[in-house]
Amino acid sequence: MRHELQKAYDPTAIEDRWAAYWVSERLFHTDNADAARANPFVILLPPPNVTGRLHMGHMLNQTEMDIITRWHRMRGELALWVPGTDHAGIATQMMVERQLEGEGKSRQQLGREAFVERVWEWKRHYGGAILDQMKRLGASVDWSREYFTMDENLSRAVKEAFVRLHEQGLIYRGAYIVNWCPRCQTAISDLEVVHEEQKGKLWEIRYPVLGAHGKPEPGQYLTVATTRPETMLGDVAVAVNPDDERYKHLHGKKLLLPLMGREIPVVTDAWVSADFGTGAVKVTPAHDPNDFAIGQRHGLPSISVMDDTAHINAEGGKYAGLDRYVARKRVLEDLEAQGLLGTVREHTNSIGKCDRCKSVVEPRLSTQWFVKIQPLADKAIAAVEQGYIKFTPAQYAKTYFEWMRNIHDWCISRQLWWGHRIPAWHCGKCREITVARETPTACACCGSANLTQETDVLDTWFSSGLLPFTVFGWPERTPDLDTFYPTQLLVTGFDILFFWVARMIMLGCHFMLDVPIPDGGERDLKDAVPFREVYIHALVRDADRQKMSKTKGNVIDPIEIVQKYGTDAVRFTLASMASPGTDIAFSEARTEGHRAFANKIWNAARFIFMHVEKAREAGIVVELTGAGSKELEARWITSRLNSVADEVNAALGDYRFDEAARLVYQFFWGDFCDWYLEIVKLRLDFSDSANRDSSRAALNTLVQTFEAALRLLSPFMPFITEELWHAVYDGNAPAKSIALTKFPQADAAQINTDIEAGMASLQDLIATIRALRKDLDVPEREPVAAEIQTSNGLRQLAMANREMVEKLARISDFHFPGEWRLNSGNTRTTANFTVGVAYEKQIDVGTERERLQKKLAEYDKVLANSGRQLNNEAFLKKAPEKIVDGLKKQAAEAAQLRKETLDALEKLR
RNA sequence: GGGCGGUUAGCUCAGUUGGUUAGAGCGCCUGCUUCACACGCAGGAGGUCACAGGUUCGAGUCCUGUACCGCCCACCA
Repeated sequence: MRHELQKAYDPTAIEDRWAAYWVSERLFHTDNADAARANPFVILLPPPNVTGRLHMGHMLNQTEMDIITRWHRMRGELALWVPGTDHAGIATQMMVERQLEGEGKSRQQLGREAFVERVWEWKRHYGGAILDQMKRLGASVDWSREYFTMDENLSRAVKEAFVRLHEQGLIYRGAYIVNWCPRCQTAISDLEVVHEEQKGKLWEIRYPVLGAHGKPEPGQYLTVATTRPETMLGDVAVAVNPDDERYKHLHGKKLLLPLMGREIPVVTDAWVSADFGTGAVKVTPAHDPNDFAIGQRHGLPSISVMDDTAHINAEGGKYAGLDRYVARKRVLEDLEAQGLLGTVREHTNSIGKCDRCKSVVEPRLSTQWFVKIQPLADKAIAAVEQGYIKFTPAQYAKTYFEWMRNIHDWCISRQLWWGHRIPAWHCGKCREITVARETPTACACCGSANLTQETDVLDTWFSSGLLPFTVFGWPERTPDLDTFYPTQLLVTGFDILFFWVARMIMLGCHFMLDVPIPDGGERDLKDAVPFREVYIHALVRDADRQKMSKTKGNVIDPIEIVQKYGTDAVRFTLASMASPGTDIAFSEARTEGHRAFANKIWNAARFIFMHVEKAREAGIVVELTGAGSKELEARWITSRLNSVADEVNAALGDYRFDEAARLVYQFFWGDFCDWYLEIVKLRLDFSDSANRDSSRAALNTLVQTFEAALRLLSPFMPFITEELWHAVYDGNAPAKSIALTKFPQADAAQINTDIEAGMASLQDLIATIRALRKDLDVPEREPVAAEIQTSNGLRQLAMANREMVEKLARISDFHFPGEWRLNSGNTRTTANFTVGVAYEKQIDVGTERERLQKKLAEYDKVLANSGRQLNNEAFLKKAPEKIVDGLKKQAAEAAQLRKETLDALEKLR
């Protein structure tokens, strides 16, 4: 054993070393040949953006995955955790664009090819940062499998997936209304639009009604209401509800579109609500999804009046070239001038903003690529309905169904340069499109060689949605794919439930259904799912429950906090606060507490090593497999260890990280340190040759229990446990790492409830004497004699463990007098015993009376409560026997205590 | 407009299928440099479980409603 531990634990002294060791020793590397063992545990890291820096959310996510993965590994399963990063289309492109801006350049000036090369260069320089941070935190991942979503093989798989979906008729291209970000100059999916309530205005505009000869009828107007007046430049009709009596006379009439002078029809459509606004809606099919639908129903043309940057285009007449909001102002001014502007009302509506850059998104007619999602969603719904994928907390299944059942086709094309380019080629001759795995030489339709590749790239989530199988070699049927798919678990935040989790389920169920299972048989939905369980965790907020964000400046950098408190302490804090369903308010105070916990473990080790050394000097060598002690405290701590191991295993099985953390914390600090270590000090006298065997046995149990406790703690606190575990073996450890040893499993034969109950009684006795001493103001170091009245059982137990009671209760001696000899003011009574100490200073009568009266009130309350129930026929008849008996016992005890307390009060007079 | 979650000690949170006197950490108060640890030890104070009804022998736990907080989804101009 290494004995020269520093007095206070300093995490920085050991963590870097072990983090590097775990990587360099390739301890967590896995190959599929090892996986002959059944049920490998496989988990995929949600790939962080390659541009990212680690934040507390990542750390929570990784802590949970690491605890679970280490736990499975220590249970003897083959555990594989696959790391990687995501190319993160928009985010990365934005970052490099910003860098270029700093140099006074734009990506357009660079050109596509050079720009993409520039992004690669950036990635090569900085792309590893976030995974390096992860290495520092000790994540037990298989680094040999690290992937990047734009890697050669993954890109090929993406292409294959696209082509197959296209062949299956599940990908189509067409002009529809999409969400357009004028800053990013690309289409984005519905999910990438965040809605915000905003106070705006609802403007009423009068459209002149045209008479039979195409001339405005004097004084005749149809008034529409709109929140986006500038889009009127693209109006092609005004719609009213067919049943709206106010407008029946206008059915079939034409209107004159103000400012543009265009003739547009009045159409009737049931979608229009007579209650809202004026009951008349201007129809702009190119700039609003509802209007687009109306346009389709009525065979109306679509007129786009804005360009990619949300400036008015040539279709907007004299407003051409104006920014959309400038145009809005002009349009309103001009309408006003012409007397066509009606009432203006305050109106709150929700506007969509780009998730990335927060620009106001413009719904806009645009030609894009879409996935026909319903067939994929159907399978994804079935997989969860049939229990092939289990959500924890189960609540999230509802959210998932809700979204999946109302899903819209997925716009997967992006007008970006950084990403997987869509494998489609446009024919310059016949205008048809050829979709192919390899660059085609001729148009599939007309054979022309005049082909140009589609410039759009795919939504980032398209490629990440394929990861659970592409990381294992799909579309090839590789041994890895056979062995490791489906993965077991996905751990992630709810914020990407739809973005990523739902897409993986859809794409996994779709593509993997076609891949035979290892024995060559047909795969069913149960084994096509990308993972069998999803654990969804909370958001990490700051101590004031605010969302961490750069703009608020309340972001806690995990690496900084880790350097301050140690990785283990931060991990333990996150785990202990990770109760399902609630966000985590990250608290430094709590982290401080867990740093203290690490220090506690460290010092327990110092204590143990010190005694091991003393023993060695006396010629006693500790045996990690040797016979242990038969003393009460030894049997008790062994029993506790096994009970706790059982509970911890159960808690982790339910992903109750908080519960598991609490259990190991209380076991180690409460049971092991506060009680067992204090008691065992009595047994470690190696100078007395008469006690050699019992001292050796006590030492064996001590070291064995500590070693087991380290294994129990290891998934939560891998660094300190690794350090101390190696120290226990003093360089002769039976494995390269504690992570490769066994997690403690409960041995039922070692759990002894009698021992645990007996020990609990003694603890109660000791604590009561301590409290009594305190009340009597007995100086800490002054031993006093005690008298105890109690049952035979506890009496014998106390006699048998006389030394223990005397030491821990700080009493010189105790006996069980037939007759009470002490002044009654110096006693204290509990359900199991009355104890008194011989000390001349009397309890302060006033304080004691107050305390006793409080107790009395407590007993009265119990008596009243139990009495009410015990006198109730219905209760006696219906309640289970166990409850009734318990209540009776409790009532009897309370009555006895009440009587004794009354006596004591009497004597105080 | 739909849907979901929360409200328990000063703070942050647990509380398993309803069952005997509701727990933890931090903070607070008191005493202790006890030879592993002051990042410690020992003792203690502190809660009518948001509110109002209901079901039940029995409710922090189940049901209904109310208030407040938070989140998600949504094509009403």
